[in-house]
Amino acid sequence: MDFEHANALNQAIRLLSLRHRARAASLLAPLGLHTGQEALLLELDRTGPMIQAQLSEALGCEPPSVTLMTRKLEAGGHIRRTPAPSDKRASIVELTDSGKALVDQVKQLWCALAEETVGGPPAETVADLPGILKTLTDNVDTKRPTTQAAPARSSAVRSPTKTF
Amino acid sequence: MDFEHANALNQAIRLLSLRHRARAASLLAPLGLHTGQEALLLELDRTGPMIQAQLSEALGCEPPSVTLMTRKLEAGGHIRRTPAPSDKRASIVELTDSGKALVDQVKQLWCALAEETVGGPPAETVADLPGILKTLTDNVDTKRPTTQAAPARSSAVRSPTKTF
DNA sequence: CGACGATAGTTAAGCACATAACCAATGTGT
DNA sequence: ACACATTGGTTATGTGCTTAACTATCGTCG
Repeated sequence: MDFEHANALNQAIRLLSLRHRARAASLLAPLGLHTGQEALLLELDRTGPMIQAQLSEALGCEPPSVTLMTRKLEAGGHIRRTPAPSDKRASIVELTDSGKALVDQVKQLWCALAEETVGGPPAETVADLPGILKTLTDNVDTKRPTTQAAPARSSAVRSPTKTF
Repeated sequence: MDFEHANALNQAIRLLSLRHRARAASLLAPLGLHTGQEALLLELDRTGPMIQAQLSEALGCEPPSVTLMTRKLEAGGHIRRTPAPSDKRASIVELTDSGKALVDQVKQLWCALAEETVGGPPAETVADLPGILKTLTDNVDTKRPTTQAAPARSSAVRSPTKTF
């Protein structure tokens, strides 16, 4: 691949990162949330109470990051951290009522952001986008030992209808 | 759009951001560069000497960011900042010889990263990827007053051949 | 048992970003 | 000419994220 195309791609990814993050930040700000915290809340809502190590794995970021995020979300009253009875090292984290209420708002914002993101002309390949992006991510992910790189493309993304 | 799809998309973008950035960081580290600095050097190589405000615009980040980046790159000896003769506020920044040499290495890494990113199964839509990502970026970009949102998709991305 | 590697979590330091506030120079209008 | 908004740049502060170094607990194995 020549440098022109390579740069176009890398730059496109970089810019999308910046803009999508910035837009998310501006949407989340009214709720008193910062970017990244919403992922934690949503994951917690999706899977239920879990340990920080599991959160770290699910969110794809390192343990120190979840330490800081959980601390701030706890200070905000949106989550609660209680020591795990079976393992004195671990602390299980769960949504508070305030957090659950917040999640509902976040979900709406999240839908709005996604619609806004894929809005416009290309309604065709839009259904494949998560799969495509996931493939790129796996390609670039060094930690994951390349498990199921190929089948990932058509795994859980194929929705019955392309209309969404 | 239901929340499932929305979350799949947003999460995919978020993860791609993290991983692509992380991979870039690990590739750039041996050269003594941090993520984001390579974009500045490449832009400088592409367009020639320019003012920080122009850099800020080209890189899509805010002036304070370029202030810090330029300062560090200058400390590293890769760029040079000289006061602009026509405008006493502005300082024009340009590549040093060391910087030019570095750019060549960065270009190679950049190609490797792009190939690695799009490597694997989906060789079909790969040519459209920059355009697709740009469309998403524009959709989400708040600063740009929605100029040419629709035509952007098929503007400068259509390469004569899809093979790359 | 007791030693020892793996695991859960935290702290510290560093980077790229962002916004807000500020300074200095430019340019424009009356 | 002079006031004044605009623009280029910096500083201060704060966020998410990272890696490295550290503590405390858990399991396992000799």
